[in-house]
Amino acid sequence: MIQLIRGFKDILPGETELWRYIEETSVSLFEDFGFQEIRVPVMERTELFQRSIGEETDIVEKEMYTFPDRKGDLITLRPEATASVVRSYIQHKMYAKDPIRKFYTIGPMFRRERPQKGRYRQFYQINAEVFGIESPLIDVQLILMLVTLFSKLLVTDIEVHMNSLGCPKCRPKFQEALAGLMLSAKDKLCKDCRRRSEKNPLRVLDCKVPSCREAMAGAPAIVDFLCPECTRHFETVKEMLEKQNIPFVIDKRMVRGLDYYTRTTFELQTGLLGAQNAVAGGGRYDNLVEALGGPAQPAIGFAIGIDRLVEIVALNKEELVKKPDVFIAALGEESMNRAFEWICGLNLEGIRADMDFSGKNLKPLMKRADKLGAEYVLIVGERELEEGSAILRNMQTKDQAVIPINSIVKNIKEKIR
RNA sequence: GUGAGUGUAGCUCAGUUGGCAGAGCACUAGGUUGUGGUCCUGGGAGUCGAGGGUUCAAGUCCCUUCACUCACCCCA
Repeated sequence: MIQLIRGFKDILPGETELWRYIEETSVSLFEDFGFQEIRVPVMERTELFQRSIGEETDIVEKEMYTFPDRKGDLITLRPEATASVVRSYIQHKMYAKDPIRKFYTIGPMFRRERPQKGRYRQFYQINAEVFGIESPLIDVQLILMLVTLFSKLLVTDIEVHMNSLGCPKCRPKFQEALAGLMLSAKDKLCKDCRRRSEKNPLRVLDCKVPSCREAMAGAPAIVDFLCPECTRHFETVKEMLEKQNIPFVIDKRMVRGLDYYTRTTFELQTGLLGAQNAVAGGGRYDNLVEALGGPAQPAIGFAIGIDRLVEIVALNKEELVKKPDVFIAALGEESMNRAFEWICGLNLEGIRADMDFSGKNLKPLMKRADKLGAEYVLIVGERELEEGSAILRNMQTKDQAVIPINSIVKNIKEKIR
């Protein structure tokens, strides 16, 4: 038997209903907030991700599906969506007509990690990205949109974590202070952190090895090194979040795994998913558009992990599988032929009608109707055909009514709606 | 990449010191010849993850390998 690739999965009937419910709820909310859909490819030139996410990140270093195509060009299955959206914004010179753009996009991402609860090699994200707005108010609006979505989906066990990573102006001073501390505590750091301390010092703050946490316990927080502009930006974000009654916690240690983030970063965390507690995350990336060859335009965005969100929503969501309105239990060949015409007519009228095609007796037909969860069963056999009537049974109340066979589609439609 | 646990029927799982491959649910047929959910009786269903080894004999012991799960790591 050929099995699917490790870390990949089929999303089966019975599950897809919930996926679509979440996607449709998101899309409709995002459009209320003025976002438009954009669709970008699942593959890009490898260079795009190296330059945006950062060479020293785990994603680029060891998680990307990168391979040469038949001509030898290095291409990568996207590990995230933002880089492509930015590329598209630049490539189509969207900033020329209107630099202010709000996009959302839904699709699969690929990272070759060891699979775990809430972590797959192909996973799905809903992204929202805003270009051209520097105001902290847009940060707040984005978080408000995210929190609203979660509350619409009845997800309550969620915490908003906030941090600010500053800008190229304030970051050097912070890194200097950090470097001093790391130098003096060098022998306490794990080997990963020793490497990180040189290449990507911010990541050391995020290490979970106890000895590193201890060594870095007195580490300066980047929020204490912010330049006046970044401070004002972050203060406004916090004030406005409070005004909007959005509870949040400041997480000075939160460093995102992608290098392009600046200023505001945030993460939605839950305790319901085991070790993978981040259901959504995002932040500003004010320098990325320019870094990828576009004009200097500020930007901010977030990504929601749909797989993880599905798991949480499934915990308290009732069945979404659609059940037949009516099941026709037809006995004998002639009845089945008539029944077939009827279900086709009913389907065209928007009624969920079904039947059995194998010529079973009434009892197994009733069993099948019950299994499908049909609200009504229409019983028709030779006897009924002769009398020009059929029996419509309400499966819950067990009431049975005799209805005439001519214009039965119309009759059923009236009865059950 | 590292560690731990688990692979037996469609599903959930038993399987003793190595000795005929099992149960419940589901499916199916009947009890009730035209009425579902409960009950009773029968039936079908398996490469015991795969490959190799030890043995008269392996689901059981040994080796290899694959997959799944969880954790580390990282992130959504």
